[in-house]
Amino acid sequence: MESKSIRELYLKFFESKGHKIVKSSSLIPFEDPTLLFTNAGMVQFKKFWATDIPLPYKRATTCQKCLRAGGKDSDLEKIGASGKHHTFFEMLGNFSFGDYFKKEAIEWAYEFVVEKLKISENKLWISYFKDDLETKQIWKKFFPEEKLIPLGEKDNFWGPAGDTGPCGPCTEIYYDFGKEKGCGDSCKPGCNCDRFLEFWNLVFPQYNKELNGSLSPLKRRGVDTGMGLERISRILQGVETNYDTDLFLPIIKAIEEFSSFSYKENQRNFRIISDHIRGIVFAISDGVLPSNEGRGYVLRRIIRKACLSGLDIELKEPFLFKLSKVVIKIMGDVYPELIENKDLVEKVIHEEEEKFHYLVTSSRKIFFDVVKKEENQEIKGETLFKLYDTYGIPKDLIEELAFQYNMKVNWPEFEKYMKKQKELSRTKSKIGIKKKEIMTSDKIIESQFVGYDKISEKGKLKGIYEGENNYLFVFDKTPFYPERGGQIGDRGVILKNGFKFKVLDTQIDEKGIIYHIGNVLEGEIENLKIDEEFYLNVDEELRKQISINHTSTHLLHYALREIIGKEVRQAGSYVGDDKLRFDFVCFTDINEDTIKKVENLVWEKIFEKAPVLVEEMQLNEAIEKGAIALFTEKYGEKVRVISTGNFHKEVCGGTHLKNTGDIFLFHITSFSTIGKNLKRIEAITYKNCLKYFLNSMIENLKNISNLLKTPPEKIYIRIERMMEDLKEKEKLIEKYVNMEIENLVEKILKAPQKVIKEEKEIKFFYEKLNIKDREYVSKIADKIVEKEKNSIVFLTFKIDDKNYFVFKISDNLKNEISAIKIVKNLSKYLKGGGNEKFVSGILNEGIELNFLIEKIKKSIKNE
RNA sequence: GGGGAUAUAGCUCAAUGGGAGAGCGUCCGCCUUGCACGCGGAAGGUUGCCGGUUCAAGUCCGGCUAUCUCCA
Repeated sequence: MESKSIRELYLKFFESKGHKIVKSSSLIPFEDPTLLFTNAGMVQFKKFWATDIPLPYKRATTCQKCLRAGGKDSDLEKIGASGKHHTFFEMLGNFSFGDYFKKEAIEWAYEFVVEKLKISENKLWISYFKDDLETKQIWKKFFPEEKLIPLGEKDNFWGPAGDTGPCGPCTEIYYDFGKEKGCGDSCKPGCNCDRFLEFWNLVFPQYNKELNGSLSPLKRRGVDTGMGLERISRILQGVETNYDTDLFLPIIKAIEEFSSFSYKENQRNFRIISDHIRGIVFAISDGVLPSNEGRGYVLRRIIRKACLSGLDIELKEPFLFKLSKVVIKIMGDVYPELIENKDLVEKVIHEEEEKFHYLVTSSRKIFFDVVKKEENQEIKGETLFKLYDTYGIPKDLIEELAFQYNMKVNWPEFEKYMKKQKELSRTKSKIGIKKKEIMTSDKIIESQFVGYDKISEKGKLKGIYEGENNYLFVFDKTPFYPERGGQIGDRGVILKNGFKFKVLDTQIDEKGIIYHIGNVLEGEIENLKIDEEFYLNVDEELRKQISINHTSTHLLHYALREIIGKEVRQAGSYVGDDKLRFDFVCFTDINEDTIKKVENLVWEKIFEKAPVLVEEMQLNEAIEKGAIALFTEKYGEKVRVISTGNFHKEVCGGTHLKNTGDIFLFHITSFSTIGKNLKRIEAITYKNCLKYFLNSMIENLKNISNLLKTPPEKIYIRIERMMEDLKEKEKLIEKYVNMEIENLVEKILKAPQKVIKEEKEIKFFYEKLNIKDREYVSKIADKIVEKEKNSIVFLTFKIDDKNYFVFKISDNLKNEISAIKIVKNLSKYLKGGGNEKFVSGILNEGIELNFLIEKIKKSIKNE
């Protein structure tokens, strides 16, 4: 059976059992800071179990794209050796939110596997959580007891997907490949050998794991199952490993075309590459770009690992970007985002591959620099760690380079450093909003945001938490916009008679709970009660300026796409009350002229006074109507579409103006490149723009104009001339200074003091100079010893109240007399440093100069 | 989110706390019928930004920004 048919059969089966078919959500979890990537089918449904929000459906079924490559649950290291793990995979799942439970879930699973997929029940084994006898009882209807294996927490207690969220006992369905694949007679499900393959995990979320690690009962217990499409395809297609299924074979065949090796000869590398390229293509299509932090960094690592495997099978040129086409061919019809982004995907991979090859070539130099200090032909663990951790040289490469230089490597010691690093990272990193509960309502409900049309509303208190030097308030509904989609959180006040709370920031968590963060101005928290009503007032001016900036951001996005091209892709943004920032991916060069054009187009659209329309619709409907939808995740739910005039449509949850004319003023203040193919524009609008021009620009200009006694339009040319003039004068000054130096040198040369050292006559020059520049004094000393062999110069000069000196001996004396030694010996009187020929420093306070000179002369004689 | 590293001329990089350099590139001149090479010379620097220690900071310390990298 083709994998495509399995996907369809599964979704249709559960649709017939009353489930709604929901589209896979993006690999980037929506508003969930606890997760780097979507790593299980249940991620998009997390809050359906954890809160009491109204449900759009009680049963759902999905085929979810998942990535397990960073953070908890990373499978990145397992790839290759086993034929059953992947970084990227598709998870078929059926879900119940407070609806059916264990009985139906198990019965339907049995029905689907045995009746629909026609897998013989002789081949099936079951595991269950050892304390969950209810589950065991249900399975006994279908299987004899000896086929039901109790397992512990590690295997049969699932979750949560991040650090917090739903979790509970689970039961797994295994396929038995026969005794001959096993490791012995006692081999059972749960064993690591190749006999039993777990392909379907039925989880029964019953608990919610809190930030502090405790388990609380779930509001809505339910069902969360996951069947790996790759594994079930392998079983149904009767092949050795997941990699021999129709999901991977075309990729492996393509690699064989590029490489001189065959899959049979080199399974591990072929598996790694074919696995990783899927993850890479999907991640980029979902908007992840290689970078040096967070998700982007995980993506970069996957690409690097694939490249490294490529090197092992002698693929020394970029090749991954070509493989992306194969992946898109296999999966494009199911995931249209792959086809939409195919050019971007290819470009990004290609550039990243080239970067990797550069790293490999530069590694040799770094390796040699670092390793040359090693002793006994062995590289210490500490050095290995440095090579790996700081310079990012892959372990395989270190190994190979060490071999070439005939050096041993101490990997066990390296692992110690690695372990230390991991512990440090884990213990020090904190995720999510840090808070301590003070009072909460029994029911946790997603806070309802009602602030699109109004900025004041009454809300019932649902919780108070204590944060770091602030408090967090939660209400059933609020006009305060929480930070998301780049738009900052609202500020304002919360009132009740005798109580006043200043809101400094508003945040939302993955459950949809909105936190009003700030300080109490009047009243006591102890006197407040859950479900009391409060007046919630957003700062009007703030909201207006933010809305202006948000609508301006859309205009900017539009203008960039018009002027530069449709390949411009938003990468991130900041929408505050002070300014707006727009980061975007762009492969063409942009100059000042382009920016000017973009700004002009934005102006035009402001003057056009185009209406801004907000509509709610299904995402697919929005996309059909041509809306840009980049950071939206919930395919099943309604989205807000912001239409600006008739020229731009964008899916966006932020707050906006009613008309572009209200922006009034817009100005791009900076344009910069922040990474490869990544540009950033910052702009100001309305009030800030006015302030910027009137206060800073015009005011400055006026001041400069007055100062230069030049009209503003001629300032530029005036300054240009002044700079030329200045340069000329600097040269002139230098000339005169040199002349003056010559004069001083001549004068000083006329008054040598003689010092006899070992029958040799040395000329000693001393002068107190009225110069306030060490450079010039040094130059004078230079000239003197240049002109007079066998000479020593001691010059003093005064800056502020301190006496400085320069001490210099002529070149031919440097073997007999050391300037630095003499000064060090006289450290009672002066302090400084330098070398054999030249010393500079400061005289100690209250030193009689004539006395010092005699001391120096004496030192020269005796040295 | 946490750790390590780097930031010096247009580019690639030097400079034990002691007077900012090299190679390549650019410009000018010489050589040559012309080009390349060669020779001679010149221009080019806020040593990422801010603060501190010091007689003295590219160098040491702290903060910020950016880039690289490892770990979550």
